[in-house]
Amino acid sequence: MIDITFPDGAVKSYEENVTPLEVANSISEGLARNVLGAKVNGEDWDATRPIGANASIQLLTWSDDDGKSVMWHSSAHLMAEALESMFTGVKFGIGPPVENGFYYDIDLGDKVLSTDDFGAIEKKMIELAQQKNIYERKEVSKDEAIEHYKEKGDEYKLELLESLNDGEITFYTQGGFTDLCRGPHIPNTGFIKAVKLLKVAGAYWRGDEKRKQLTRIYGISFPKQKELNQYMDLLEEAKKRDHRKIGKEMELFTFSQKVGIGLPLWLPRGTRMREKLVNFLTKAQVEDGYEQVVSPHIGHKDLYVTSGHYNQYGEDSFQPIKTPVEGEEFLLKPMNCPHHCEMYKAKPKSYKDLPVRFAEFGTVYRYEKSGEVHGLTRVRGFTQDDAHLFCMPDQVKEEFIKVIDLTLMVLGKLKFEDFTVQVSLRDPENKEKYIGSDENWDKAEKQIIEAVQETELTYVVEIGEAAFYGPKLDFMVKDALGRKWQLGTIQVDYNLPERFELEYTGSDNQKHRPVMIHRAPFGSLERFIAVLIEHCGGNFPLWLTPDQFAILPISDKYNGYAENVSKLLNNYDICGFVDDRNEKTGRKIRDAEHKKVPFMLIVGEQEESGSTVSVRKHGKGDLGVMSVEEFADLVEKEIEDN
RNA sequence: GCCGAUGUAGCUCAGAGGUAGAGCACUUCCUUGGUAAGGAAGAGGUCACGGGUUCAAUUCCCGUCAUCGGCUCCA
Repeated sequence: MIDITFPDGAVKSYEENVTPLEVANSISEGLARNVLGAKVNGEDWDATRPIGANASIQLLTWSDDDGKSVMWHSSAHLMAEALESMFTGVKFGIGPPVENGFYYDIDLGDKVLSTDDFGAIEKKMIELAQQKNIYERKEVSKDEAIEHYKEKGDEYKLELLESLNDGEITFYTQGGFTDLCRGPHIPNTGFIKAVKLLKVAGAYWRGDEKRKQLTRIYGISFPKQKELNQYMDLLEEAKKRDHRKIGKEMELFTFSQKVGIGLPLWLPRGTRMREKLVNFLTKAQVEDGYEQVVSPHIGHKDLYVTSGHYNQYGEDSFQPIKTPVEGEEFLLKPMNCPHHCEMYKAKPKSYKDLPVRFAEFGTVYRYEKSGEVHGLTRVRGFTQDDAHLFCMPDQVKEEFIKVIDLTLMVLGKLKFEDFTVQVSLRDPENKEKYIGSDENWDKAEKQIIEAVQETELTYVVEIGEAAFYGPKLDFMVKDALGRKWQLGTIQVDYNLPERFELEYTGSDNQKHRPVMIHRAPFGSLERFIAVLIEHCGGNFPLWLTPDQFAILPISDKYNGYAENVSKLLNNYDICGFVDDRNEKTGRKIRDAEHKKVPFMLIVGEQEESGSTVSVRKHGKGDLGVMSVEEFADLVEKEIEDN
């Protein structure tokens, strides 16, 4: 007999070699039906794998993220089985579970797979699932494994085997398909009741651009058909929130092939929003001791050679433009920091001047490869809410924390509650990707970690994600479709001050080198607004929305009064428009509702004679009649409550 | 840049080897109205662009460009 300890601390005795599935069965039949896998002493474990000694156990079901992963991992195997039975000579790369489903990278030879094939593959998968084949685990020696894949001619699996040690290699077989796999897997394929293949895409083998591109098939599976239906509805909803769609509908921005890809054109309504965001942040920054500066859109190539940006990115970037007579080379500004460094040098600095905080809404241009541009989130020309803080080494932490606070304030103001904080460090294995000394890097990384720990934010550390000149603290937010985007960023940099030979005179009358903090709470206005649109589905906070009201005259007799009300409201700094179309009120309301205008002001005979407006709120309905002043108060109050 | 899909009116989309379609939006006229679509008429197209096959191509083939989904990259 062995003792099994449950997560709540309870201990029960079982026969030796009991399986998690049997353990579940001893608790309830219902639980046994739902057990997908387990963790035994924290180790991933098949539901059907025997437990040989005393152990702690955690049973995984569909309600656990880990349980879903087991399900999806097994579904990837099922898809592989289906593919192998449908296409001859398929070779397999890797097939892991992901956040929402699974994928498998496969080499189909000359066969080209398209979404048209999905139906047949799904059908085959369900057919195989209904056979309720068990996932059989088998430990194999490295030689056996190599032999197996040599025979099969699958060079991808052979390559994967190279990095595995003898004694830790397992095969899993379900039905007629065997895969090199660590596991764990669901008890049998019958647990997979609903399958949907979602997309097909090229994916480089091992993520290496220089290696062969495999076909990646993404899919998702569920233990119930109903859950799949719900998921598909969710995807539909997400599509409706897509910032590209809403941006078009609400006339915020547009793109033109003639202007060039990845170069957003901000329409009047979008520009109004941008300006409100800019004013909001500028005000907060002035309070925090920042000074606004302006630099031009091009800069001498030498500037970026000095900073290291040219060496790092010049080759893959927009190429230099030359002066016609002298042939001097200039670059479209890809970064604001070198300019700000030169501004710092405009006048000798004393320690009494520090920190110096230069802020600029600087528009920068970067060459993004054609397949990479994406709506407003990935563009070739964008405006950073950039600032550079030049401070003494012992001021770094305090300044850094102040910037974190500012960033959190910005995210809070826009109701971003679901973001992750990432400390991006240098990859010590790949030092050639970075500039500067180990000593400087160690200092900078230590300071970032200390600062973020002091704020008690929970954060993840990502090795190799640092900028080439310094480590970063990044704020990541998800878009409607679950894609993660970096918004705000704060970076500590010892290297550019060195390269630009920045100095200040200390109290000891000696020259010292300042430390730079690069930071952008929005990241870029473009990306920030994109994610914001998706975050609120176009229902912007009242202070930010481009049109706060629509005045809807009952008939054209009241257009004049409507105009007067509009002007009056403008005096209160409330903006909107008059819908003076020759349409009935119902129609005007409907259109204003669709445009997501927060307030509709209906004016007719009664309102004109009483100098009032009839207020209707978007999504809520009639709020009744009130004076223009009362309405203005209402708007102001709602903005304050934000 | 790479893999796959797509490209028809301002928008959303239908269509077929032989005269280009709908709804919405737009313009004009009628209607002057009270909380989610009033009526009529009109205008709007080199069917992304360039080649090829064909008596005939918007439709079939090739190339280019752009968009979409991924990969890679993202100072």
